[in-house]
Amino acid sequence: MSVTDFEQRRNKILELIIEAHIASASPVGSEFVARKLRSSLSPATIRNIMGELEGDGYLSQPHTSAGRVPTDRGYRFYVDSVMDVRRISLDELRQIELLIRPAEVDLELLLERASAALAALSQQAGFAVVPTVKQSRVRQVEFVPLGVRKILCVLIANDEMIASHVVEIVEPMTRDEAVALARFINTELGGLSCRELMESLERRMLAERDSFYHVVKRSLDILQQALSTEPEERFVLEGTSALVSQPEFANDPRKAHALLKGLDAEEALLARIRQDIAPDGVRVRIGREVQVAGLEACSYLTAPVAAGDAVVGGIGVLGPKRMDYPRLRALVEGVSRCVTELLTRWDER
Amino acid sequence: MSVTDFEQRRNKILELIIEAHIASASPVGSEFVARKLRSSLSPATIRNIMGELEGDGYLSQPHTSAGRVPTDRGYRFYVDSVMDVRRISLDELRQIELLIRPAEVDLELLLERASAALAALSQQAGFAVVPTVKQSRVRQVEFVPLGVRKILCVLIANDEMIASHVVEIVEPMTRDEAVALARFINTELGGLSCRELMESLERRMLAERDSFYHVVKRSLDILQQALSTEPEERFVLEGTSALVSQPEFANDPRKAHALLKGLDAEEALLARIRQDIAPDGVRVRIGREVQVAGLEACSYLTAPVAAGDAVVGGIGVLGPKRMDYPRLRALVEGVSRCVTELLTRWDER
DNA sequence: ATTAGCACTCATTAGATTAGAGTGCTAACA
DNA sequence: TGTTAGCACTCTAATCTAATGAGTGCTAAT
Repeated sequence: MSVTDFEQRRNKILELIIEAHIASASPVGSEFVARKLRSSLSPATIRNIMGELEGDGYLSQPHTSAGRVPTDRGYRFYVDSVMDVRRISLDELRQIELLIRPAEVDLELLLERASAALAALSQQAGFAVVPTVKQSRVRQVEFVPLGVRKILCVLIANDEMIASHVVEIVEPMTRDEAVALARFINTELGGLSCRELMESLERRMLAERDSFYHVVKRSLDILQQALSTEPEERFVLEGTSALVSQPEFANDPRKAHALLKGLDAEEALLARIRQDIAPDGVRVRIGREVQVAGLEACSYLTAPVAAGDAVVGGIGVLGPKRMDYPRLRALVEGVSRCVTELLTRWDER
Repeated sequence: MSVTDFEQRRNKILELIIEAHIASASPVGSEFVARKLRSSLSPATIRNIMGELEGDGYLSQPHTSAGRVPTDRGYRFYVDSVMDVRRISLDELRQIELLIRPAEVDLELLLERASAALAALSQQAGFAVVPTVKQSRVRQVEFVPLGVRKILCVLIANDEMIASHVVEIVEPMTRDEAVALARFINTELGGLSCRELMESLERRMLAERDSFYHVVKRSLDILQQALSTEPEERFVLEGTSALVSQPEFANDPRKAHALLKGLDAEEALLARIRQDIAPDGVRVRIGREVQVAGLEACSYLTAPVAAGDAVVGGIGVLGPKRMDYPRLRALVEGVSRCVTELLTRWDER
């Protein structure tokens, strides 16, 4: 037998063990693997191989007389090298479109629905990172006077992403002045993000003299106030109850409690997930890799959501380490593609 | 001893038992009550009274050799007739204002913060029922053209409640037309709620002839589209993890699971809570009174949130039946007053 | 009306026993 | 040299038993 033959056999056994553990939530023994292998190898041989796999850190034993359980490293190897990459079924894709489609008028709603769909189809938690105007290119700015000293500042990034905030102004402003001011800002936009726009205005303000200085300053003041309450991005997390109901948590109150604490601190999770949202497709974080206190027993998958070429946000699934990686990978990838397609098509109009 | 003396004694004992149970989460025995009563009565006498209380349905025994636990009826009697009504402490009030104040520019954000504050201070779940423009009086309508066939419809109920939706229109519209149309709708508003406005427009549409018919129809179409994706109201629920960590759930996976299922169906809970939001202050629903599947082991308190005289929404706390009613009653009442004051003051400007 | 005394109930806990799942090792075998 | 049957060993999980003790309800005395 050649070296690669041995390796293949090892991997096959690792795969079987991991998949059996994912299905059963309990340790897997040599006998079970032998049966699955249709007796091409005896339990004793399999025990030897399982011993090796444990030695190399892919498996571990909860206790002497138990079967084996995958380690984080085992899962990682499985995800990277062993499991087969599937595509989402057309049937599921259709279901997703049905859930998501009606919400395509509003990006936030769309991603909320997407995360709800992920939660529903995965029976675990679904999440989405939703961009806001604050970090996007603004296409149009409008001012609507509400009274003498109040105007509504409407920031339009694109048709699905709009923010409006009431701004109090010191000097009264007529309707015409408001229109003129908005027109000025609109000429300044030129494909800049909010942040860049503000910086550009600040520079101009320092450079300009006389009466025009006031126009720029006024614009800047209003924008600053309007954006002050707008968050950088929103994080949506749904279906956490399904997560807590998974056997690893339901059977162990302490683990459940740790999980809930971890989920409560959404910022920490968001910060971690943000690092994984990249144009290169689905990413997987397993167990300790998650690096969020309380979520050591969990894994998550993320995928980017793009409009055209620009990644604008992300979606994903959070579950126990013992999750169905092939299925969920396909699911997350499918939802990501589906949403991206919707956004891109919308963008092109 | 007169009849009322006996009654007072009974109530005192019921009070002691309920408060002890709230504090300890376990059944309360006669000995404990006797000690609390500073030996003015012997445990045997107390047992007799406890027997009466059980006979009348205020207490029950988990099993023969356990102490007593309050029934729903017991809690109800306690809440209605026994417990003393406190006021929130100035210290807590200050804390709440600190948490809520920065969000007063936006009603939704304000109530979100309020529910978060309730969750934090109660160590249980806090919730809020947030009104939207759809069920409110609209003060001003504005149309912002986004392109030839798209306009942004901005509905302003008041400075804290604004909704904007992109609407696709069949016939192109110039900027001037948009302004004129908005002006027309604004003259029609006159203190009507969205729903009433639509109905009034529909009536006018049927009555009008000729060119003006189109103006009305067009307005109606746009408003209908704009409002189609707007929900009637929003429901915010925070701090559910603290709720699941309460001993009654943490020690019993089945109960925890039922609770999580119940919380997942937010609509059912919202529908129930809506019935309790009335101008007459704090209301309490206990155990089975909640009438939401899965939440039989919970109670909630609600209080209205008003702007001036009009109730616009509500806030409250959801926890185990075994909750500190006097404290939470004061808390919910305090937050309700605090928010209502903010809104009213804002409204008066 | 109150209470001391007491028998009784029953959940909880600890300890002991057992069953069995799964292992690692050894020695035999292909 | 890789594979495998056999077997002793380990440790969990389940089941049982007994002891503990918290709390009750009843009775009879005050």
